[in-house]
Amino acid sequence: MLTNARLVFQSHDHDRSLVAALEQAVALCAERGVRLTSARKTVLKLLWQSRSPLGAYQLQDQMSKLSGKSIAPPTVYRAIEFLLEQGLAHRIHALNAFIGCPFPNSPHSNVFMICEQCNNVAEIADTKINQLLKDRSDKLNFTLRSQSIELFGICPKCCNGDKHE
Amino acid sequence: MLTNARLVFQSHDHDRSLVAALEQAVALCAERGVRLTSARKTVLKLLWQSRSPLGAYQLQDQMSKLSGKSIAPPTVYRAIEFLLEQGLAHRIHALNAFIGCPFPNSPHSNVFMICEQCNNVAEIADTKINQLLKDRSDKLNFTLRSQSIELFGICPKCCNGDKHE
DNA sequence: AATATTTTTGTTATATTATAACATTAATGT
DNA sequence: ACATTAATGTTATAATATAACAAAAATATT
Repeated sequence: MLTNARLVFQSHDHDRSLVAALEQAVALCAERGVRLTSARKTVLKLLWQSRSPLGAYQLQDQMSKLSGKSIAPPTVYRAIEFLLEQGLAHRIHALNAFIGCPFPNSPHSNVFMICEQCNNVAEIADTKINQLLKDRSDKLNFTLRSQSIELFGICPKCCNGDKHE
Repeated sequence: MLTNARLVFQSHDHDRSLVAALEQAVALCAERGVRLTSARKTVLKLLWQSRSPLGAYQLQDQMSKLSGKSIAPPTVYRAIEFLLEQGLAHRIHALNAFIGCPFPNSPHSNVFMICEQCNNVAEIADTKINQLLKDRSDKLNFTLRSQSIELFGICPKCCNGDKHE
């Protein structure tokens, strides 16, 4: 199981992950011959800086502040669209919000654990989950193409008050 | 595994399922001491009549036509809210749309198989999927409270052109 | 049955999320 | 340098969802 849960749900060196994520994104885009333009990079950076998913209009606000001029929604949505296409970000459907992908180059399953208290989101890439869902789909002759798995609950950090560990 | 997939992804006596579903809803609401009012019942009926999920404004249109007067969004959203609370309907987040629940009184997992071609949606209630997700959550000290699992693909009915079975 | 209370619905307005359409600018290829 | 493609800017608007308060209906209480 590949996950960033321990990272997300604990305090960690966020700036370092950010830098690493951006470097990886730059490399990936170069490899693929697609352009990680300034607007796209900014959105990715903002998504990474935030531990919790950001909505398009939150991104818009932050971009406007950063650039000093007002940014219109299409600009934001286009950047998001690009990042989603490249697997650099994910959409959390239940929140209408977006988050940077922690492992953009490994094939994975879009399983998200969303803390209802702090709104932090961790991602899991788990072969077993994928297999099971594939198995169930096969059994019903359903040709699985993509999936969105969103788990809601309380993360270990927010549980600390109740639990001893 | 409990599912309505074979039903949904095949032609079947839809009116009969509808009647049965409504009877069950009436019984459940009576049991729980909550009121399945006319507006709520209409929305449930419309959701059941449609094999594919309906958006709030589609429901609004149909309700307006049925009643002969114009229905405002809050009326629709309130009815939906009630049905969701009672587990009589589900929200498909990826589509911003709603669908009647085929087994409202059994505890289940909100796993949906959504055909990208005909838009029909089947639901699966599968212990193994639940257990696996619970297991993964436990392993990461994430207290799972609810989940939304949306699988996209092509249903057996729409595959018929390609496949022989 | 009459009144009070709670629940539901109606109504208006508006917030939030997302996209269409077309003009402009920037990057890339020839 | 020019043509072509890709990306961004700009304006308007579509689609989804909720807030706030008034009216009506259902239920409980006397």
